[in-house]
Amino acid sequence: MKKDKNTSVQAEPTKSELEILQVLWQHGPSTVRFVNDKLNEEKRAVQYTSTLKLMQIMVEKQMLLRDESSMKHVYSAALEESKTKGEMLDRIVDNMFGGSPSNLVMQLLGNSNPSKQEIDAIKGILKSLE
Amino acid sequence: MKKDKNTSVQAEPTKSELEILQVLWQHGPSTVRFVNDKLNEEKRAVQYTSTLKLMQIMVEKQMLLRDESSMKHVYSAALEESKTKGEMLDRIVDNMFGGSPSNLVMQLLGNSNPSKQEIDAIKGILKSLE
DNA sequence: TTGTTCGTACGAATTTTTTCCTACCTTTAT
DNA sequence: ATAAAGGTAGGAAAAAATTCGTACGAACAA
Repeated sequence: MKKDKNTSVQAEPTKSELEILQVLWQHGPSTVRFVNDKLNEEKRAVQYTSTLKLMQIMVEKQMLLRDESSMKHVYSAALEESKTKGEMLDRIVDNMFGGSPSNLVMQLLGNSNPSKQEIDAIKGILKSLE
Repeated sequence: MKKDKNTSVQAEPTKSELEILQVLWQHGPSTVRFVNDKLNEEKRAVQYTSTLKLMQIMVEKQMLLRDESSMKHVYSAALEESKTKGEMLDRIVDNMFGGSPSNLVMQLLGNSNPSKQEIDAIKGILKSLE
């Protein structure tokens, strides 16, 4: 039996899909050409049609929206950056840190030793939560 | 041209590999039977030989160590939990949060609203870093 | 007009990850 | 002794993710 791919449920973006999302979040709605150039500049060599194909698939998955009104289709991320990243972090917390965000933070701060600025920035975040 | 798989470089664990690592970190050196049972209890249905195969592959990748002295081989994680998770978090910070740990923390705390206890725990971590 | 460039669509190949069947050996219970 | 249960090894299939070739239409420059 075939698996029902989708019906509007947000699947975890794959690594490559995430790269594309990052470009769109950072630069806003873009053409395939633009995204592909950015990937090649910032990430790795990849053919235009590969990027095109993946972005088309992402439209099918409703991960991206596509404006077809002009010949050069314009793509944009269907979900906002913070929502997607928040969900990804939640999964990570659940899967790797026993559901406890502070465990993640402990690992994060214990491992890489963060600069004074980083520490102060985090303190600021905490203050704003009180 | 074939890609050179490995030569001792630690590759990113896949999702399934991570599940196995978690069991080994949590329970210490274990047999395939034990790991497979835990996966079925805590995660999802999976055949014994599937788990076996994956753990064998992980030995090849040097992700796991195997004690073959008794018939029931005993497997253990080759890297400690904190090291592996630290590396994974570093990658996440680089790929998704522009290299800034505090950006991750901001996303983490802004999104899920953490309990007072969580917040205090994190404050404690920060204090210990001063 | 004509050819070069740039776009999309589509099929398919490739690579990576995951799953499991089959064979066969050892241990254990009857 | 023999069957049943439980172990490893290995090949292969299946599924998921990634890559790209080819076809073909539209835009544009010569």
